[in-house]
Amino acid sequence: MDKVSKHTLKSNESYQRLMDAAFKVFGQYGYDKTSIDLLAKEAGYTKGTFYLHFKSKEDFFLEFMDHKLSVYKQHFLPLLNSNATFESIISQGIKIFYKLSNEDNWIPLFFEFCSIAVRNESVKERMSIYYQEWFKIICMVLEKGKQTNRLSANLDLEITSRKIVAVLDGYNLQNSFVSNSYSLDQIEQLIKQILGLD
Amino acid sequence: MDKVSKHTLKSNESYQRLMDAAFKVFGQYGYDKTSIDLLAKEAGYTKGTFYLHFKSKEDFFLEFMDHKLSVYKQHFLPLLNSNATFESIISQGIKIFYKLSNEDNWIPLFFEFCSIAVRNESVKERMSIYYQEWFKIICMVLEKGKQTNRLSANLDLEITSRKIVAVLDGYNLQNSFVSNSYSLDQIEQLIKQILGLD
Amino acid sequence: MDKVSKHTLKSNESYQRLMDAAFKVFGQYGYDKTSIDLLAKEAGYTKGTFYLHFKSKEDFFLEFMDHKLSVYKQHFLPLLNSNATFESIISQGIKIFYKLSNEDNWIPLFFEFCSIAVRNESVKERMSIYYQEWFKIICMVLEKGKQTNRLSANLDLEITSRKIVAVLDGYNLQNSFVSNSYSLDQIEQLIKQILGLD
Amino acid sequence: MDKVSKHTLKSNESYQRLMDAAFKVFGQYGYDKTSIDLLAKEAGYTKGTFYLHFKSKEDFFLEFMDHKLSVYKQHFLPLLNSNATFESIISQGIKIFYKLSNEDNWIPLFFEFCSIAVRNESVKERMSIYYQEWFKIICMVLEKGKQTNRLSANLDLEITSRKIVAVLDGYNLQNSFVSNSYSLDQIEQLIKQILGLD
DNA sequence: CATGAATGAGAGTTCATTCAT
DNA sequence: GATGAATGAACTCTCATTCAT
Repeated sequence: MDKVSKHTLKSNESYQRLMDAAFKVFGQYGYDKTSIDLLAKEAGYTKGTFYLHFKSKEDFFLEFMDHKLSVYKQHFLPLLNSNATFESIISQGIKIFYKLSNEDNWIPLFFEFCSIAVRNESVKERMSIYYQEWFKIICMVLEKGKQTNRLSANLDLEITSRKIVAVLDGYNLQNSFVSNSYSLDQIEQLIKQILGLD
Repeated sequence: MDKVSKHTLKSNESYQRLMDAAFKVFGQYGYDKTSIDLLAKEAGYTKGTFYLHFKSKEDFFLEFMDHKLSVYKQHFLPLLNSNATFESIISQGIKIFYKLSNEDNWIPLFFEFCSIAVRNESVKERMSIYYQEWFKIICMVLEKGKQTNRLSANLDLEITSRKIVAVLDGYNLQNSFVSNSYSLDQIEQLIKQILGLD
Repeated sequence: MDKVSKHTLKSNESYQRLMDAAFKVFGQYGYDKTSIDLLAKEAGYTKGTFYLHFKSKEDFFLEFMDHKLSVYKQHFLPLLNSNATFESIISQGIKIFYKLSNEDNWIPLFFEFCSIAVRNESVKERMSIYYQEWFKIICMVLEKGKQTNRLSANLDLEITSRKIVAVLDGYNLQNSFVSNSYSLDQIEQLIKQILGLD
Repeated sequence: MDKVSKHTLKSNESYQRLMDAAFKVFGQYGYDKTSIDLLAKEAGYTKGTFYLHFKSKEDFFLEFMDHKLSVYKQHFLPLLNSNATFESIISQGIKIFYKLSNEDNWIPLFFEFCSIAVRNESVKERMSIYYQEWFKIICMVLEKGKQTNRLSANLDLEITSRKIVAVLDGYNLQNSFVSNSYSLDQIEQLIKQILGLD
């Protein structure tokens, strides 16, 4: 049983504590400037323990990234089974996105993911898969809109979902550098315009 | 050709070649993974030459970033004096953006800027200034649209410019990971929708 | 033998070996010309081990200097409890000083301490403290001379101790450059003259 | 005509300016921590000029040391032809010594000389010669004391001169670290005691 | 005479990784 | 499972020295 498979269970405490520590330190200092020493100490262990569980720093980062993006995605799954009106589901989704985005360390971490993904083919693929899943969830939500006649039957959901993601990502990026760049309302207004709900 | 100018010429050349090399190596490997050794070698010099011109790696990066963002911005300035129709100015702008974005190394470099800016207050400020200038240029273009009655007089140009930037950045980000994520036409269509030109 | 003690033993050994190596290499090459690489190699380790124990070269030097001066001082402490005659205690003290001074590397090392102390306020303070302790020990010895009526009750011990230290340091310095500059007898004679024992 | 011989004349301005700068920067930062860049700049030149005149940093330092020690010595030569009383010549000499010792940078520089001399045979020889000259001057002064019956005819002048130098050097060293360690009066008193003038 | 662009060896320091305990 | 001593490669940065101008 190799190291990696041990963690496919994702059950033991050290795994969780290292993941939590990673969120903090990778977010705060970035991948390169975070030493294993610091990461382990933050988790309450020492360097040695880290290598007991993970093959290398890179290996760990990839696993951490998968974990993080997967957890991120899960926050939106309840929307798929919601009984609320279409408009309120949309609002709800934007609110969740807004809240997650403003969580400490998330945006810096996301840039870190981007920075690394853009230079590493295999990481890029993971990001691509993540985006595809993202589009899919939005498509499923939008489908509800069509079914309830809130959206035009002609709307290309695939394209529309990509537009929505672009807008959300774009606002997020902008907000990282320009303070008070946007409000929840503005995002909501723009997305509704895109959906033809205005 | 006197002594001074020969020395100055040489100095200017090494400065410029280091800047050019930076675009390549920072884009390719990222800030942390790029060593001064590599950067200098890429420019055809040795480490020592680098430190003849710049105080430190960080110092250099900031200067390089300023330089790069300033050059980037300049590509859009001709739009301000264009005599073309409003719609074609918009198309033209998007085309320029699209072309620059697809230049090798630009997107990775931009993520690098983001990654560093988000953790460094002084870099963040530079990014903020850059974004402000960006908004301003777009506002000036949109103003033309108002003057020629192509845009509604009620349109809040400040907010609209931010929306446009968000959309462009967002599509750029998406396109870095999802291949064939969008076409020029799609961006143009979305921006025209935002402007109420559809 | 439990885990902790084995680790601790190893750690103590490398610490001690680095200190010992420092006596040799700092004495031989001086502070600036001694590289951490050389120091570590002399101790039988590599650079990394050095940084396991010490924060920086400067930090290490200060710790080493404290250590060395403290050990130096300890050689004289037995004099304080000696039952020998006052004159023989004085002779004994000078002999110890002479022996320590002729130990390989000590004088060069002492100049190194001086060189650095004179330019660094915090090192200077340590040197000052060291001299004060030095004066004190001599005062305590001289006090015995007063109690046994070998020294005049009028003698200012504080000032006299400083004179003795000056003479010893001065001869040491001279002896570093002028071969056969002085003999033990000459120092002893001068100090006895200062004490009014002649 | 080689580089060195140019300067045997010791006439040109650059020579003097570099010597003056050296006194300041070597005194302030020490040999190793003083860069040629800084030295030249302090003298009002650039690196290149330095190498126009001197073969290497070490070469320059030795020449500077010779120069400095020679100038130092010259301050005492007037004593040899003085018509004052023996006691006042002694006082005068100590005063000159005291004044020179308290000149900014001199003591640190002297330690630098010691530090380097003790590790370099040829520099050591220069120091030895300097000390010999030093002893000689003092001997010549003391001879006057004998001729005027102020000193015992039995006094071994050679040994006495060495004692005096030891006392002066020793007090100087002490004074570098222990503030208010000694006064002119104390030195004078001790030296007079050594001479049997008390 | 004087400059300063360029070099390259070498410095102090960090850190991912290994492994005996 | 957990530790921490040890390594060595790689990094940023400095500086004595050279030489074309």
